[in-house]
Amino acid sequence: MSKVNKAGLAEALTEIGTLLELQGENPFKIRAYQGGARVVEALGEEELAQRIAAGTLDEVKGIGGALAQKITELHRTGRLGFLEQLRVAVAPGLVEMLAVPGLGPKKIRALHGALGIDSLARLQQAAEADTIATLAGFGEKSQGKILAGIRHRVGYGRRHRWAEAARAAEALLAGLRKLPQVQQAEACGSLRRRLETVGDLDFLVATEVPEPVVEWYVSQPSVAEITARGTTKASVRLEGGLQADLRLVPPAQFAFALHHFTGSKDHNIQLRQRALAQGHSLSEWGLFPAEAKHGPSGEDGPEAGARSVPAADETELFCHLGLDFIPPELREGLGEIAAAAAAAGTLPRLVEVADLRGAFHNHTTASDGHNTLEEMVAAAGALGWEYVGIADHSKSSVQACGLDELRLAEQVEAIRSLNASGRFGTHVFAGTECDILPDGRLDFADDVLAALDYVVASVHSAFQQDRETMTRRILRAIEHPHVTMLGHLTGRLLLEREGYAVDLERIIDAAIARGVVIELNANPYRLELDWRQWRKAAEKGLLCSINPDAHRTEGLAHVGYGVGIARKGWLTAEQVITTYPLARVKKWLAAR
DNA sequence: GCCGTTTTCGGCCCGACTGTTTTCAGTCG
Repeated sequence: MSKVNKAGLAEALTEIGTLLELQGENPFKIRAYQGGARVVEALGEEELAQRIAAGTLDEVKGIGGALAQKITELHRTGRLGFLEQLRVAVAPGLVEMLAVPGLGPKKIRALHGALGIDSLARLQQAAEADTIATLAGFGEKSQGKILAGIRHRVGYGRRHRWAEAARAAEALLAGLRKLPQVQQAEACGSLRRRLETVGDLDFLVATEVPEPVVEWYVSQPSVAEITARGTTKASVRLEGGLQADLRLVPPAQFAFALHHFTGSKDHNIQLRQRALAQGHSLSEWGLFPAEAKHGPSGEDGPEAGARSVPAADETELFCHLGLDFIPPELREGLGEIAAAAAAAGTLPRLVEVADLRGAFHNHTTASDGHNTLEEMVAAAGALGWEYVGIADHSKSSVQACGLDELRLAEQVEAIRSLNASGRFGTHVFAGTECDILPDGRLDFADDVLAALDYVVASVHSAFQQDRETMTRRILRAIEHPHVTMLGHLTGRLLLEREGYAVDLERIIDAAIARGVVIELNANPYRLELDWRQWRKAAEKGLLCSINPDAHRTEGLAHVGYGVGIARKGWLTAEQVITTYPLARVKKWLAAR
């Protein structure tokens, strides 16, 4: 049993990178640590442990001898001397100063060196006392920005759940598209990549006349503050703290800029390296012969006369580099470029909302839902679903008005007669979201569960159990003959609550062995199992059920959020049982 | 610190904006 898990190792490498930055170290060394952290995160917990044990960690691209040694030391002993020395050498207040917009490692070092500022509190005092403006390289404006940054840092630093960011983006994007000067407009960044949380919004516009577009953008009522404004870029802070950048490019550049600002950073770096290897330089400006970058003028950037290879859209851009189109959700620098190489041709056809035929795990007024059985079924029919599963809470979830055996039997009876009545074209499956009790037993006896079409087993209590106890608890539920799938596996609530400690790999392997499905809970607060787990798990044979965990009719459409995460997890329709037609799902359930 | 059909040294993705400078450094994405 290791002392520090994968997340802890990655965190330590990131911290080293940050501390080295504040020490003014070589930027490439810093990048090596940051890159190493991402590589560690992308490895499986099991593979990581095996490589550490076997001493083959340095065979992984991005991890060399120095990082391998440090990872190994931390993993084996729970401590890392190098990091501990760095923590002593760098005042802890400097790290939190990085969160102030406009302050980076260099300026923080200058403030520390010249004025002895080593905390946010001292920084604020110095700014209020007007001493920062006197420092070389600083002025009135930077001092004012620092003060504003400290005051707003709580709201500024926050990330936002994808669904909320998407709502904020929708209105601005629709407005941009209506402007007569705008030929194309898209939201890029982590929103387009469907990351579960979004730090800021990035809009891209194709236009020949940027000025009026910028003018419209910065004067929107939702804009609280304008932080930058030029002819190719404007940055604003929206009410609520979300930063929203707008970039404006000529139409011919749109595809390149769209790709660039969609990212991720890792993906872009890798794609540029591929371009360079093919003799091209790729940027948001276009794709140029590599030598055109430094012409006789000696100026950086593409020469005025240099012509980019044209690309009408991203598909053409990828094609120039010998690649199939890579969906934005996959652009995380986790092997998508190799898979898209024409020779490989191994990019999956990702699942789409239109593939979905139904969903399990939905609630009604019988437990803590807000709509009746009939209303939920009608809403499912309106979405075009062939079937919908009802899985209300079980009796131990008293706080959620869980059903006891009697009420469950009544609900099953109601569902059977609803199906028989032919009132709805949507078939209803009778299930339960059955509590996994603290000792791993289920909340209902076998004969009760046997009368249902399916069982979602979920943890709703004793979250504080240690990792081993929690893992055994869920493993015991998986062994239960009537369990069809596991609900919200770690119980996380995005930006609110970490998931409970659990050995995901053991659970995934056991689920595969027993033919138990794991839910992709599409509730915008949950979005788990996390997308980083799905690709490997599905390759090993795990099946997914995209479930909205709907508590009202509108909640059924949350499956769209789940599809975004499933796509990030490289899932195809075949790996998602809720894409199966009704007949196939019935057969599949009966065979279990 | 990492890496290698430009290989074991000398590179490392690339550009815009701001504020401060008077040609650029720092920050950000």
